[in-house]
Amino acid sequence: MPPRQHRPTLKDLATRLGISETAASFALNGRPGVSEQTRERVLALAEELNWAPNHAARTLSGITSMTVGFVLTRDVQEFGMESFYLRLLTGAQFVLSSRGYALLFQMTHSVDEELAVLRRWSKERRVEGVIISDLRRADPRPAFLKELGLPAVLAGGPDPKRLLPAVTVDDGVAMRLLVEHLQQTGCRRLAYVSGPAELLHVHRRIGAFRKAASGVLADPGVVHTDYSEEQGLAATRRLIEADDRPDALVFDNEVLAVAGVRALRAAGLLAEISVASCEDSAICVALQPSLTAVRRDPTVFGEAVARKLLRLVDSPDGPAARPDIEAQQPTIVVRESTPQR
Amino acid sequence: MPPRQHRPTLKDLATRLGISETAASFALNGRPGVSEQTRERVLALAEELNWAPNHAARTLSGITSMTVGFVLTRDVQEFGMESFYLRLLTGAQFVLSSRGYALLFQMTHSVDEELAVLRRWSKERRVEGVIISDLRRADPRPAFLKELGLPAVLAGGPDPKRLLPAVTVDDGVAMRLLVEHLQQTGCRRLAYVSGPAELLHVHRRIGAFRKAASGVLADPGVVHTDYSEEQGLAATRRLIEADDRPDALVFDNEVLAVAGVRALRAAGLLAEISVASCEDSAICVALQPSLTAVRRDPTVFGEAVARKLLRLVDSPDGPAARPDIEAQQPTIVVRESTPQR
DNA sequence: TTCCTAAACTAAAGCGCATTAGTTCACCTC
DNA sequence: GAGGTGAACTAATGCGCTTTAGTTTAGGAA
Repeated sequence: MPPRQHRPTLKDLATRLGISETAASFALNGRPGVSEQTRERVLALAEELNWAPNHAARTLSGITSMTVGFVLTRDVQEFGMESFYLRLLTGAQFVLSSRGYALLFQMTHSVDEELAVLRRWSKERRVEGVIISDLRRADPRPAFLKELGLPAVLAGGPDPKRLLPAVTVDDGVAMRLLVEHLQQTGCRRLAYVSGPAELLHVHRRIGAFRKAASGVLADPGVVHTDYSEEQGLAATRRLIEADDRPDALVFDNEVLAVAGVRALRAAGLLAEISVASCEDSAICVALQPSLTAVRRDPTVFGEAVARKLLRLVDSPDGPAARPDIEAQQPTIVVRESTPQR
Repeated sequence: MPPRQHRPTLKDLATRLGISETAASFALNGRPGVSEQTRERVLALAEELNWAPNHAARTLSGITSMTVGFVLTRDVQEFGMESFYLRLLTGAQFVLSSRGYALLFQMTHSVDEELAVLRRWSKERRVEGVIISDLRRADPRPAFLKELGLPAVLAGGPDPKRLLPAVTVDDGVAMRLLVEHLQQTGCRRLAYVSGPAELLHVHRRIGAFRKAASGVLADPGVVHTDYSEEQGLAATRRLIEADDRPDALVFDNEVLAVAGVRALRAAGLLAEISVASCEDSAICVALQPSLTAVRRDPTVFGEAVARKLLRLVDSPDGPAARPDIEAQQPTIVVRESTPQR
């Protein structure tokens, strides 16, 4: 491996052209104060020498670091099953890079670790803002970020205390669509297999689900899981072994839904119980039977999050700080798993 | 949002303690030249003021930026279907952060864009090294990176010209296992539904597959796709409509395999033709029938890649530069899709 | 006492850029 | 021809840290 090249500096450019660094800097940054002729000479030489401003130097001089961060606290094990985060990341990523921003990405094992990462990034002045997700009960992150004064957007809000701006999903609509569809296909006793109770969006979805069902159907049973396959299986078994067995199961994401389908098949009840997933993905299509699912494009969601964060970074007290954005109206994709009964 | 706090600087620490910046710096960096007593006072105050070194300043003074990059060129559309990359990223991520390294992540639409990103990162001195993947025919990246003198590791090599160190997968073993298993279950005419021909690993796998089959079975037919579901469907249809219809189909990844299963089911041939995937994932388990697959944990793979890159960054000419590493021996997981015939 | 040495500490320069506060100089006005 | 003006350019400083090359001081040896 050859030694890392000596990269030309602004001084090199200036010296070779016989001008001051200032002039070169002005030329390169499109500021007035240099003649057109000089500007062109500088730009030409910069091109020739393959010059680019040293990122650290630029940042140190008070220019923005053009970097935002994304920390994700997940259990390593389950990770990679859900496609949600990769797609979120993809969407955010493309918006950011189209605006010249880089993305610093880190996963952690716990919220405490995540706090440490956020603190470090802020202290080191490494990022202009951050994306966070998966708000929990009594989550310390919003207050912490507010205290740090670090611009942040919550992917999948809202923040109950309104400390952080968020890009939200309208769970009300999603759940109404789902419940309506199940009702119309003849289901009467719903049950919901959900995620960990400490996640706020889990809470919200359950609330929305109950509300959508209320008045029309019996109050649905709700079971919590840690989003793992095992607990998905176990939860499903418990539900279908109960006395008043439900005739439709709604799963909080596709991983749980897949586990649920397995449990139903094993119990020979797949034909009798409808199944739906609150997250759509390739697996929902591939499965036999294919799964009815709520669809909201996580990529589009990620794009909205990134855009909001950039607006916030540009003007921390601007309008972006205030209202939460709703990324998109969720729709429902009806497939084989919820036949007319 | 409160204004971003004024972060204390080294100077602040030094002034408040009545010592020089140098002394403070020595104390904080564990260097000799300060008394134990002074060191402790500095550390205590740093803690109290919540001080951390400004990252840009540190980098500018020649310290490593403690950052590596990962650029990924993928078609946005297909992305998110395969879980491979997210898992790779996860593995790499955890190794990096455990060593204090941050990961700069960017996706691009084309190799040219990717080259531009790599060049920029190198010129700006933003990263100490990079991870690249998906080597293509006549891929310009290895030579380019070598010329830049930027440490790089190829995830999924080897690099045919040996310009870059790589973490490789033993496709020979994988394909031998697969072919052997198919043969033992009674299959005689294999076919392979593969990815784009310009990807080197696609090429290598096909070669390994052919070699594994040679002498034992008829030369397998090979069809290329762009990894999309549509082409997976089309390719499968073409294969099963041919005169000498294969009795086993091997798919290069799970997305193709899923499409293939759909095509087979539609043609009513699912019971007669065995199916296997060269990539394992949750979907292979969930599918009906569940899919026999080659397994190699992408997370472990990512860990190996990160470790190799860090060794390379630490000593660019050290032993890490030379031999390619084999991440792990692939195994085969036999499931329902390849029954005894 | 003098001289030497190591420990503890400091002054100052440098990293590569941006920016403020000038300085020159040609050109224009009255 | 004095005074004014704006364009083109430069010197010098700062960003926050690391590091080199000292300087000071206490303590020990001779």
